[in-house]
Amino acid sequence: MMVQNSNTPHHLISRNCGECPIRHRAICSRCETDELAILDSMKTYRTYKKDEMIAYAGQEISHVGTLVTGVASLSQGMEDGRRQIMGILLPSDFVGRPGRRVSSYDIIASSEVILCRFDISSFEALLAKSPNLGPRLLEMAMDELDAAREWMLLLGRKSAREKIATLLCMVGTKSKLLNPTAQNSSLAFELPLTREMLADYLGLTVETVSRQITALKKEGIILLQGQRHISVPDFSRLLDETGDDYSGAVLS
Amino acid sequence: MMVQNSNTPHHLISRNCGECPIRHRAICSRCETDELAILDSMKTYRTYKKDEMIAYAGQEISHVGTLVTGVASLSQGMEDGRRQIMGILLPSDFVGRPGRRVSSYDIIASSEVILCRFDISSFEALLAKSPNLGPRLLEMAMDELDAAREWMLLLGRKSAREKIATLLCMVGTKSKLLNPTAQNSSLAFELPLTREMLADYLGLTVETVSRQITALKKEGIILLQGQRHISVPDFSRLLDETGDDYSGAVLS
DNA sequence: CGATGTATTGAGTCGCATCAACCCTAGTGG
DNA sequence: CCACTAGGGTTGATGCGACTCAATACATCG
Repeated sequence: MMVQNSNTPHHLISRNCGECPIRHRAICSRCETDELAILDSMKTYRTYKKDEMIAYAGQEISHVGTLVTGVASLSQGMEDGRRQIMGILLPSDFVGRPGRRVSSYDIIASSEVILCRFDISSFEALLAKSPNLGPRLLEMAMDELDAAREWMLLLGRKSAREKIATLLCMVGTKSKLLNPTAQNSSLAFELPLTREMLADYLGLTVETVSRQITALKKEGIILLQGQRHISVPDFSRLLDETGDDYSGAVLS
Repeated sequence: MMVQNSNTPHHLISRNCGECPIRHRAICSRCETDELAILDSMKTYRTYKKDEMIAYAGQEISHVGTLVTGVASLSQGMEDGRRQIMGILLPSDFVGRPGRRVSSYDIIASSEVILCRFDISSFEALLAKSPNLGPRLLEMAMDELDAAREWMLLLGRKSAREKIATLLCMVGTKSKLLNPTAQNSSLAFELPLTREMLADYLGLTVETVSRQITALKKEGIILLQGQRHISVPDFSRLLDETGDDYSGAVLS
């Protein structure tokens, strides 16, 4: 109810949900026009600068929402400085957990980030009534759960080299899905993470990350230009280094 | 519709949902009597022997359901034998993922297990209509997601000793919640896992697990009688070994 | 009582962390 | 315009923690 969106203060972005670039992948992907109008009236955009904290582990949060642009990370730290990244948030990913007011982890903007936010109480109320929001949220949560568990295998059982290779495969595959530049079996992409983030994501140190990457380079499995742009001449060689069993791989 | 439960073949258990021991914690915890009747008519019980496979990674599954008694593990293996346990399933935990017909991991009964099963298509259909099932499933999925992410910190960043201490704290705390034998700050419990399972859960080898446990024993932080029963004279000393920051601990 | 699986203990090795130096690039201010 | 600085990245030397391999104890069961 209440589509009183005519005059909301929008210092940053004024965007109609119908024109939203991530409309079809986010939490709202299954909402019809009427529900979309409600969401539209509830949402506020907020921008976070690079390295700004979006949420602190153990602290109250007032909003949930969808990441529209940029990259953020979920992580948790120990007092002595050790840190583990539990997940990377990309555009269309959902931030926050309905039903819990306290964030379980630190959420940090890795780049400038725009969040499409909803007051948590209002969102919970809508969630209880909407037939489209809940199922989509469940689906997204289960996808994240699968991803988290796959990462547990990597963290617990893979060697440093396998960890790096696995990450490069994942990022490469995803980038190929987005920009299908039809070159066969080879591909190239940007790695939008610092060595420190890589290390915290993979459960390694920056030094080890650096060494493994140069090792892969020396063996010709990957090529670097600059230190972020990576190209892979033969993807199957990289796959061989992941330790995974890709007998029935699902790739074009 | 269709409460034709009068004469179903039930070789193993014939139980009314209303008398189910895990009724209030499982997926069905919020269902009213009418929905419960539907579930009742859909369910079939099945028993799995210790070490029997409940599902294989990458294989089709025909049912989802709730674990009623026993313990099972979610795990994934690599060809060379390395294995990582991603989760432990206890009574009331949900098995399987609506919306996906292929299991992402191996599910193995660690003890004799009784599963309350639903045909996956029927369950999905009910899920789409029921107002109580979806939200509960979402809640349980998000709890699992939190648990998985907490475990990622352990796997990626903790030392062997910290891993062992953390696990003992978790099991101890949980057992104290179930059997509140009001002895102060000390507690005792059974560890229902072999050293191999501990190792696969913690991302270690059996030898390392064994060494760390004996080390904790020699230092008097834990006491063993037999090799499964563990008692902890001073819980805070064990907590100190976890590496976690329990400044604001939530314990009696 | 052997037999088989589970747990402990020891010796040796290796992978990754640690500590430390150095390189490279980008940004800043004189 | 260039020297200075700071942060990210690479490389090297060394040490330690966990893995590996192997032997031995313990437990459970037929």
